[in-house]
Amino acid sequence: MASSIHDLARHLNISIGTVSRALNGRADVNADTRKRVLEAARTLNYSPNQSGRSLRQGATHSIAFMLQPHPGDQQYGEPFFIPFLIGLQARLAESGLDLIVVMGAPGDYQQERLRRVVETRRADAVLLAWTRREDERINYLTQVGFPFATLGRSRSGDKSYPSLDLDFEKAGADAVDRLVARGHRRIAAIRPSLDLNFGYLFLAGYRKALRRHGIEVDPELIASGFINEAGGYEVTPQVMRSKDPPTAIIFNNDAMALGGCKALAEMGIRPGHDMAVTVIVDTPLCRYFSPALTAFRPALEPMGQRLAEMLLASIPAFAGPEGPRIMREVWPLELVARDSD
Amino acid sequence: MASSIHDLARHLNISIGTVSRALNGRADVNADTRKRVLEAARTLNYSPNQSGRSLRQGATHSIAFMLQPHPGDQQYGEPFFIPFLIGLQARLAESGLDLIVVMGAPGDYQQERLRRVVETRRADAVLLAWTRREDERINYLTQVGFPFATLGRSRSGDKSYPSLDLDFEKAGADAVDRLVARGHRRIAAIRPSLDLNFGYLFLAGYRKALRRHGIEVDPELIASGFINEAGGYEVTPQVMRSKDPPTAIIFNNDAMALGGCKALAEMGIRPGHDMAVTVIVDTPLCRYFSPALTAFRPALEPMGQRLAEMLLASIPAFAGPEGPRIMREVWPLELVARDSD
DNA sequence: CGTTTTTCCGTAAACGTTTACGAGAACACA
DNA sequence: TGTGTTCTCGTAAACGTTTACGGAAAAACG
Repeated sequence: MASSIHDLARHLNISIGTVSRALNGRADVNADTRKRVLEAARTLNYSPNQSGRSLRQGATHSIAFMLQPHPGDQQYGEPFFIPFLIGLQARLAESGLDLIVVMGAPGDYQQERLRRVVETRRADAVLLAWTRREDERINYLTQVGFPFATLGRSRSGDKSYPSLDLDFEKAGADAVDRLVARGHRRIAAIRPSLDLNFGYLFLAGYRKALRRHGIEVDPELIASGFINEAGGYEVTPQVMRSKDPPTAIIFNNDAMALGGCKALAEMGIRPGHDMAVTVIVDTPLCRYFSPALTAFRPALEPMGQRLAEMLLASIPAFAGPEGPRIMREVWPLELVARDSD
Repeated sequence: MASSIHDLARHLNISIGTVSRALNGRADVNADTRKRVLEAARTLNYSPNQSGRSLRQGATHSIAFMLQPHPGDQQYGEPFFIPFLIGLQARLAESGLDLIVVMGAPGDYQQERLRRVVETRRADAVLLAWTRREDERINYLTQVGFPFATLGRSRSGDKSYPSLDLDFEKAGADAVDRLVARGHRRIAAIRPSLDLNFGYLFLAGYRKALRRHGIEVDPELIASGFINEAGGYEVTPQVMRSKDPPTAIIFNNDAMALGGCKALAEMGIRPGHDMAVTVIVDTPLCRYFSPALTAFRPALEPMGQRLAEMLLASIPAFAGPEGPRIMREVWPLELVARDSD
């Protein structure tokens, strides 16, 4: 059905070697022959078989993004990634790479899936998200020497692989600064219970800023729960039971914030009136919720493009001859003031 | 680095043919040898090279999902697909297939991308979404004989390929029925301006139900705009300028509904009080908007699984020996009554 | 014990590329 | 004319599988 390089060769009465060289722009082929080959390729509707070239070159021309839904998080966590994926894919396409999205069942932490991708050499590199403080996936990949990059960083701060992260620490501090400036002193923080690193970073910034303002960090105002709506709903009442309840809450996640607001509503507490609410990572849900939630917004699409570049540079077959590779970048989160604080 | 079938053969002192047969569960291999091979594969950490087997078998063991963002729709259209993708991927993984998500830039209708996937044989089949009434992609794929399935259907009602769609016609009618039962007679309909087929189906159901209730279809109450928030915002005032303005609006899309509600708010019209608002396809945004929007909800994850099955059956290399293949399914949308009507 | 069947395995080709190697022809230069 | 260089191309191996084919050994059967 589909035409191969042999068809081209037969049609032009030349050898397949020459055809391949002509197609790949090598120097040792006559300008006229090249023209004829290119033309024949067009008329015969030829495109190279990926499996063939992958096998020969040992490169699949694709990268795998491990998308890992959290339990009960089928609707909320992933939209975050869409603009990111758009940027990522755009940059990869420029270099002729495809994006394979490997998506597991929610709650499946897919160490196994990752192994499969690596061992069957389905992709030339993988991209990890939801990085944890101690991330077994990172250990595995470094150990077997498979190229990868991460969206987020692990605890170690290892610079042996490219990573791009958001400055959750600064966002946490900025959120506190803003609330303090607006007169709040009792500020709660609610973050995911998993050892997702952004939760730690956020909390570190929160603590630091509080101390800077001479406000003591009250453990009763810090709570963690599942990183979904149910988690926020369940854990928000905890901080409200403090002897001296908060007048402001910073949520580390939009879904948790929505659950938290539901819990507040049931207590007759109105965000934006009786309680200041801030969310660290903005999503469309923050914008459309009522009241619209003040949140910190990442530049997702540019991040996707940037990480694609960093990833490309880490694959031997595609790495350009550039100088030192940038291994870590931390991007800012921009405050979007709305009605909830 | 990675171990090949040759390594196994050498290690066990048998031929690669036997190793392959043992691994693939063929009958003509001694039970004992098979055990040894399997064990060696485990200890040597062997997994088959995908490029190799793809090349030999002429099957890539992956399917491509063409995700096609609409202009200005980077945040709203795609989350719709996430639960669908989870279901799709789960079923594909069962059969050992990977999911390749091919995502273009917003507004890029990617006929070209599709050709590339097909011609380089990157996938064994493709899955199309956002089907249009006259869909060039469908024509192309049928013409070249490449296996595919669609989420949605085109005008022709062609049964030569598997398709799974939602019953937008019934949902449109149900929405009208409900509004009429609640006393409305002036009901507007707002749908996308593109020739996306679900827009037509919705409108057909809307019209049919209106006539059934003896209500004349007023063209002034029907408008179409870009399938995003801006489109809804722009086009909603049109129907409000009618001599006899509507008391209810049915939006074909969540993003358009959100834009429409914004426009209504600026006119001092409150959904749920001064205007009944219904949305055909429910998303988390409908739920969290204030007032929460009454909407029709699809069973996305099961749909993903089902379409994976239909797709698998259409690939020669994976089709089981089952009987007649189901080529078209239309699934219901379930009403979720909330506060906006 | 001879013949047929079954069981098991090795051999080698094939999938579609890319590329190292070498060779013939043309050309330049003395 | 002889030697060296440059252009251009064909040959063949290699990537890692799967599988058709055939053959040797073992088993079954008379």
